Amino acid sequence: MAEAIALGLHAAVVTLDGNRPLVLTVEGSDFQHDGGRDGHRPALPFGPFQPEAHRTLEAGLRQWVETQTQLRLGYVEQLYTFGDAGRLRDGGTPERADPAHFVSVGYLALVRAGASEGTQTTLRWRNWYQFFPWEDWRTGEPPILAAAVLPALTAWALQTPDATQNARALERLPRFRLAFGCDLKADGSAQITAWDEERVLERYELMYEAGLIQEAVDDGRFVDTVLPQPPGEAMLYDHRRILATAIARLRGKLKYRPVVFELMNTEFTLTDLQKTVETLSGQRVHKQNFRRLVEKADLVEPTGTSTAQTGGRPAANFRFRRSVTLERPAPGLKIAPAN
Amino acid sequence: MAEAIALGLHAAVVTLDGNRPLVLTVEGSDFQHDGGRDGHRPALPFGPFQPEAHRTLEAGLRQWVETQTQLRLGYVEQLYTFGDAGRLRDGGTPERADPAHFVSVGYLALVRAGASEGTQTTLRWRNWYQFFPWEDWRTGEPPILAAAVLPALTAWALQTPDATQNARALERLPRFRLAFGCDLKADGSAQITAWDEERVLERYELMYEAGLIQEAVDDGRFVDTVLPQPPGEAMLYDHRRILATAIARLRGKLKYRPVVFELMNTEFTLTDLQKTVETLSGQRVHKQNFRRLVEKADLVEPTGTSTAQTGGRPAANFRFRRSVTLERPAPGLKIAPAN
DNA sequence: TCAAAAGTGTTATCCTTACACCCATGT
DNA sequence: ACATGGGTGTAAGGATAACACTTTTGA
Repeated sequence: MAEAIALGLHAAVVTLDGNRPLVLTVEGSDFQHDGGRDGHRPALPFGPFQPEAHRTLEAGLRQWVETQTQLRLGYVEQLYTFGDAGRLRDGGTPERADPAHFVSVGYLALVRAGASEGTQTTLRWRNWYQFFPWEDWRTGEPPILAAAVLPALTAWALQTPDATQNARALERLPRFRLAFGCDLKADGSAQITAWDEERVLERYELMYEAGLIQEAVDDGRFVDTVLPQPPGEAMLYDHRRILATAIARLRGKLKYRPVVFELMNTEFTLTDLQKTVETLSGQRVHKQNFRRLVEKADLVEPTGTSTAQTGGRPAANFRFRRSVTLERPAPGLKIAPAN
Repeated sequence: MAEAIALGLHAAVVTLDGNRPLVLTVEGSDFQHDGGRDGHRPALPFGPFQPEAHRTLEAGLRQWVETQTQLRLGYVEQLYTFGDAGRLRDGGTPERADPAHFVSVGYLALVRAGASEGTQTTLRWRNWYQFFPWEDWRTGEPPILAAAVLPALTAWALQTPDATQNARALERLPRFRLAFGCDLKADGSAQITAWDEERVLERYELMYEAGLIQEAVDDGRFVDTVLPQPPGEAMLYDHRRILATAIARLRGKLKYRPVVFELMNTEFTLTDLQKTVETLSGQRVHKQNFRRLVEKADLVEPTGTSTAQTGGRPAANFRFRRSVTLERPAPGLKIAPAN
């Protein structure tokens, strides 16, 4: 009834180490058989779906990742199914099997900190902001935006696309303004006034279309283009897009589901919790109001103990109140941006 | 590298006719070759993904649906990828090809009212509440809940699952309470106090697990069970689950993206708009506040004309301000429940 | 005693909700 | 005149955001 297709299951496995959001990557693995220009790029762990062996897609994903990484996955969530793996579409290398036969299902998986001790040499925990340096606003606007990203995108958005292109091309400017929350000043420069930390995927796709992303060049969409300083490290195939989807989903979900606790230890201080939220969302949050929100939402309860590590007064320890999941619909953490 | 899999593309094509939310179904189509017990059940239009012919998954879906139905799809959104099509897992009929090789990607598609003139006899627009009678609260709590659904689910939730079942079974009661927003009274009866119209999928899956859903019986999970009055009409395979996902997604999205307008004519009154939101969300909304929200959000602008159809004062016509999509992040319609 | 981080209290502001009321038309 | 649905004003309550302030430790 239908044509044969290979279905790949890909996971963005996320954990935390202090202030660093980590994603598990596989490097130099044997499926990178093209060796050449983009050999040994970091990739997400993945494996094919095997209907004979796997009862469900999620079961297949868990099995692959757990055997490949020796990790026990906790929270797992399906993200999106991609049928148009970028590089394989337009200028794919002919020596590979017909590329369009590959469809990939992306997943987000969360594992608790401490699991981050990699044993195998091909596995590596990477700070995800190395792939998306423009997404970390914890110390203010990342300089790469004003220095490289915004000027290039402004030029691209103001270009008149030729008639052969599709309708989307006509909406370049508004899409750019929305994804990056910026206004164009009189002198033609862009200024960010309303950054929305959730639009990770829109930003990545815009930069991809504009040819700022190394993967887009590899995909043959910008022949003879050489990027002097492509923003962010490239990943294999479309894995960076899957990671962008994962970050976007996680940042969104923080606000209405208690997912952060999947990443916390059983005991933590409110500052730990706040730091975790800040690390994931890439934004500072307002301390006092954050505490109030958490406590009012009854998401946590004090354990009675306290920790005296950092310079000042010891902080009370808390634990997640598992039961809230059962009490109220959709508890989460609203994020109140600081100043 | 991987096993061959057939990927089906399924669409819940949604439109509106007055107060009826409609979904496009195919009945008596030739792929229902098993004839027997569930022959000629309504199905969602679908077709296999053909990597040779389709550039992307979404392009494949559009092509299938548009050739099958002569409809021009507007808004299209991917919902979820299912690898464990229920009936095919546990007690699937052996005469069919190995079932687990089928994976289906579900989509939500919106088409404007008026397109609803079906030409082919196998196509039929169906009120989606016939498949989910418990989801329509516009005239108060649907009687089927208290009469059939809640008692059965309460009994199921209070059952002690035997040790062979998995961990999820232990959470029956809290899952039930959360999905249906109900409390258990002293006499053991359930009372709904906090219905969340978005939890369409959770409710369906719970009812499926509890054996209230015809499809679950067909799937061989409840052998020798005969449902006297299964709530809601059954669909083919797992299509009702895909439809549940579509309704849930649409209800959620209403609140933060201007998707309703994909279903409206170019000119409409605010009451039209409100009726549409009510029809989709299955809830009455507060008139005055709805108007205020819509106007304050600058989602619409008056056309200057007015309509004098209904009994009272003529209503001003509005049109959607396309440009909001470009101005502000995530405009949508917050729904304020009435009384 | 001072720095540093934890933790509390209070107020201004905005948004939501609810209620009351007026307006324009057909019968 | 009055029924019907369209449309506006406004006040009460709650949530949020911003600010000032106190507490407890280590150096």
